[in-house]
Amino acid sequence: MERRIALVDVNNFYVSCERVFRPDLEGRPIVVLSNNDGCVVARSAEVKALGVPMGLPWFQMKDLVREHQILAFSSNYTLYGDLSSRVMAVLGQFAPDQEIYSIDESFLDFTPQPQLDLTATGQAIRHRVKQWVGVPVSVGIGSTTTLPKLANHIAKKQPGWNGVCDLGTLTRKNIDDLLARIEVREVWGVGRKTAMKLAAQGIVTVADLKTADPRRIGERYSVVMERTVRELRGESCIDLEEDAPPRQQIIASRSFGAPVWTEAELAESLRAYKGRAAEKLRHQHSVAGRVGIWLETNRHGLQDAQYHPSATLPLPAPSDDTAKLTQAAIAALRQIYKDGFRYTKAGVMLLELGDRGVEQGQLFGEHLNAGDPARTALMDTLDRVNAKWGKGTLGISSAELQQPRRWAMKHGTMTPAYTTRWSELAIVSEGVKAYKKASAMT
DNA sequence: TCTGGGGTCCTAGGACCC
DNA sequence: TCTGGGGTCCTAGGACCC
Repeated sequence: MERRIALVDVNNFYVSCERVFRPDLEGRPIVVLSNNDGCVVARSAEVKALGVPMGLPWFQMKDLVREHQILAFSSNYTLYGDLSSRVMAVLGQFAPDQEIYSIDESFLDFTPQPQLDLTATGQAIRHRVKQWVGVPVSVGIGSTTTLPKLANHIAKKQPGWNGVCDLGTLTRKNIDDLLARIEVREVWGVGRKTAMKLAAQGIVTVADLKTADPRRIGERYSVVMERTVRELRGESCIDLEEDAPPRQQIIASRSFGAPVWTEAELAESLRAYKGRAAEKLRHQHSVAGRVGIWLETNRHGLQDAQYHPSATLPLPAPSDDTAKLTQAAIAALRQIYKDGFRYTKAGVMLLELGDRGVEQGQLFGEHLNAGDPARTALMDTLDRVNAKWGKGTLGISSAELQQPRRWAMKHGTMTPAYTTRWSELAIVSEGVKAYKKASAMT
């Protein structure tokens, strides 16, 4: 039976989230910035029209900002995460099977409902998400996992589709004509490097790639690319995953707000990052067998002496205890830290993740903290407090409370946690005030 | 100076995604 | 002066073994 897969995604997701509580921003050029207000991670249509590329460093667009009165917002992941779950919940009402693919994208599987008019359903989805959550979405439909991504692209970029494109309603020739007008770079799995290699081979449009020999492509590129070509031809190779498998690794890293020189400050940042990573670990009920850390100097400033060390250490026994994980991270830092470098970023990794409760017992030495109810209760309290009062409220080590935290992240223009804190709930009459304040910040 | 072949496992790095 | 963060998968190459 022919599959019928829809891909729904939110247009300019972070920008659209900011607009939900600031309708005065509709039609104005706005961007959302990465952590540390470093570079552009989301652009409104007005900003895209100005030719601002994704990832442009914020300081490089100051002239453009002045000239076009572009408004900028620090990223507010609490808000985006909350609106994302609301969108996903609404989408889940429309189809029996759903794969949440990213913070702003979801696949819906309509294969079990072959009679359903999917163009009409797509419009119903758009209407309901806009009305219930307040953000605009686009819908693409096709017979494999790769095709709805392209259909979605068509729905967004080519006029006349009104935000919904179902390839299932088109003739083969129709589809091929559409694909001949899309650059191969738009295909899921074709990145910058592969696109360049393909271009050298004369494969420029999606239609070119579709007509290439999958086996040859597989030999020259990879098995992944071969599957992609087959999917373009309508042969289903990539399944949807309804139950997200637990993560195989957990990372927490940050660029520093200001460069850091000392081991003590690096250790302090690693403690904070490890606390966050361990929280994620406990959230998915896993334990880690190995801990890794890395340091970075400024890769962009080549006048700086460069040093990018990393180290990983095994734990005596798999654990989810912040204190034990942190201890290993600090030991790893001791191994690689060198004096005299201007460090700009650090990160921690949790590796060799396993299910809590099924790991091998240790014959000698330490047992897992899961056997220690007091320890487990402490970790649980830690997670609850931080969930309620904000990240970093409660930590394992007093070192986290040292001041000033020069390494701490910059976020100059963050909007309130409108939906997750009573104290920051939007107040209608305050809208004008907020508007003026944000305008002044550019 | 000459210097096998095949298999497995692990790691680092690349490419990609959002 | 100021350039994000968190993931996955695949491949090549080295170490090691027989």
